[in-house]
Amino acid sequence: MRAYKHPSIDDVTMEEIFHALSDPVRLGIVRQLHREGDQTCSALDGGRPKSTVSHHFRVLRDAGLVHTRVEGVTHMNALRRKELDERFPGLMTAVLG
Amino acid sequence: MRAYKHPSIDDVTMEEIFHALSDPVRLGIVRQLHREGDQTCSALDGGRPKSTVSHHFRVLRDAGLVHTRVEGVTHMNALRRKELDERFPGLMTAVLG
DNA sequence: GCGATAGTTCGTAAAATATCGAACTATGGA
DNA sequence: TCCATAGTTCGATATTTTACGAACTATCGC
Repeated sequence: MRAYKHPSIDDVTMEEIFHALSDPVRLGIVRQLHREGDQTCSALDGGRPKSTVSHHFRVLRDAGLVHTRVEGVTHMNALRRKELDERFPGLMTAVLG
Repeated sequence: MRAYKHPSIDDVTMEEIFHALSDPVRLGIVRQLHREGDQTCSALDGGRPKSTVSHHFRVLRDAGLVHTRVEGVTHMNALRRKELDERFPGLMTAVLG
């Protein structure tokens, strides 16, 4: 994997965001990213198998919630907070507050 | 059916709300209730079979988003907007805005 | 080049969800 | 009481989602 595909923020839909956040694992990841800032996948796996975690990150990326960048041998994840705030004002504040 | 069971607002979780709203039919129902005010189930069925619509209303009620009251032969649905606003400030505004 | 580490992808099995027809229930009105 | 209307419940099927092991890929350091 050389680079990840992330949807343009304009293509992100609320429906997909809700779907992504309807899973407790993913909601937990998003909240932890908010509280603690950017983190690698393994810092967020909660002891789950890698393939499971990888799946959840894919859903979060596809939904437009998380941006993943490759940093050497690790992959660093960030909430797309600023873009999301512009696209859906107040949503992430309500979700994370 | 004599009366519906609705969860106490304190038992409502964001996770369940997200699950309920992750379906396009249900998100549509919630938005229409917001735009047009209380409505019967059949006014919100969008041509779908009754059993399908009934299922979606059950999910919306169980998630704490919608309150249904019996009015004669029809069942009237209302967004639990005020309660939701107190429980999750800003959430419904973001969802509906 | 050779490990070691971090994650992805694939295949599959299990669980949850959506959809719909058919039968049922409750209410109001003729 | 009988009928029509509004909606629920049941049962079956099809689709989606989750979870996880195994095999694979990419990068770093030696």
